[in-house]
Amino acid sequence: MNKQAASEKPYHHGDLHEKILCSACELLEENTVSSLSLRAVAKKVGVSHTAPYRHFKDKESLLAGIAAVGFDRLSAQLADAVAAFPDDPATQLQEAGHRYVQLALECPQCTQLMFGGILPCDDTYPALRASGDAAFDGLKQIIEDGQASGAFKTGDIELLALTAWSAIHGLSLLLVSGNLPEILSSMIDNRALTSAVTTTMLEGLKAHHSDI
Amino acid sequence: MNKQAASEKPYHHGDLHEKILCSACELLEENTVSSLSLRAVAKKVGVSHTAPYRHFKDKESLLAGIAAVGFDRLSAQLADAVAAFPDDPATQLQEAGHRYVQLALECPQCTQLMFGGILPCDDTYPALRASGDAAFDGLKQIIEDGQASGAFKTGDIELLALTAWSAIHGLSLLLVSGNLPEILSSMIDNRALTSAVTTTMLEGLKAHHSDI
DNA sequence: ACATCTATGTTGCCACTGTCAACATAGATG
DNA sequence: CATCTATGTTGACAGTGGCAACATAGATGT
Repeated sequence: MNKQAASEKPYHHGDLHEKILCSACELLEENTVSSLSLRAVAKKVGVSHTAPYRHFKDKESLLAGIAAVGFDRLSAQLADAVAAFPDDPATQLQEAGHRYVQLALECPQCTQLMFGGILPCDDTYPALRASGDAAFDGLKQIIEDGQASGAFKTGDIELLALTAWSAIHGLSLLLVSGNLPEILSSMIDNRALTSAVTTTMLEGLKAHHSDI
Repeated sequence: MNKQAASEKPYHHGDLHEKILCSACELLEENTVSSLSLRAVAKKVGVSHTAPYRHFKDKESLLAGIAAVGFDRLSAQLADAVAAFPDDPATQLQEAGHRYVQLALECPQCTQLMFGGILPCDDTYPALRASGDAAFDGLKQIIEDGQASGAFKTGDIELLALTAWSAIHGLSLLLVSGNLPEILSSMIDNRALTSAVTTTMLEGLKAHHSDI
């Protein structure tokens, strides 16, 4: 039988590629991304410290695999947000923001890995690039629908999507990195913070029919 | 004579504390923040590999010092933006956004260090904490002035400041980390991107006197 | 069935890192 | 002049990523 093209089941071990990726994800969130060691992953899986090199060229390559999974999860969250409020782009966008922030808070280290400039975003890791672009495309789609239905103001879709993304992304990273001043990080719960940001941001995105 | 309380001039070397910090800043931008090594800094300054330990408890402690400098630079930029457009909070905010992004692009690795969750943001490094809070205070002041003059909508100052900060911060980190899709990162120059984001964000912040 | 090949996993090693302990020195203090 | 303390050096340690050499087991060809 031909070996399965995509799934690449390894021979000796059950599915080392998958197990390594999985264990690495778990270990990642137990500490900082910079403190994640290939050797610790190998030990956790129960293989020698160089076994991962048969499945990942590099430590960086393993990290890229984790990050790609993260982007896929993000895309899925965006899709869910859209599905939850059909034909209501404004609410879709707000819900997407909530899920973006929530996901970031659930796996902060993975978020740092995805957006912390640790990995090259060029074509070094095509799968990573593809997953990242797919997530942005999901966001763009919301904007596009909103423009089509007249809910959002007209203008370059990429730029409007960037604006929405920036606001939510900025909030997420500020929360994850802990850079918010005490007043904000202690006083209010995160959902309220997110609502505040997305609401004001939506205000700027909406089509204002009244002349100012 | 009493030794100078704050400046802490070292004895043997000219001013090792300062020289280490300075050289570390330079080396930082030559590579990734995670690839910055204490030993490389020591070698660049021309001292033994443990000399830095007489001036910084840790590697982390040195990084905290660099980050604090970064926050101070950020505060200065905000202050300049305010000074450049007196009595015009909206333009102040836009200018502050430009400077925020520009600074991030000039020293991307320092930005990652400041906001990448590498350093603890609790009271481990009071100077760092103070510098960070000062920067946020500068931003808050702009919002406060804008509310007072009726340019911005009313509401919790902290939350409005957070919104503005999030948008600009998100854009900066997306630029620095290279996570923007090709269309955006190649097609347009960064100043245009920043303008697009700040303009829409300002739209949401402004006081709309017309009922929608 | 047998030999061979290739994908997988292991052992041992290397340079490098952060950090500690022991030692050295020089300027300040008595 | 003796001593103290702040500063700087040397040498060691464990941990890291990664390479080379070796081992093995399933697949393949005859």
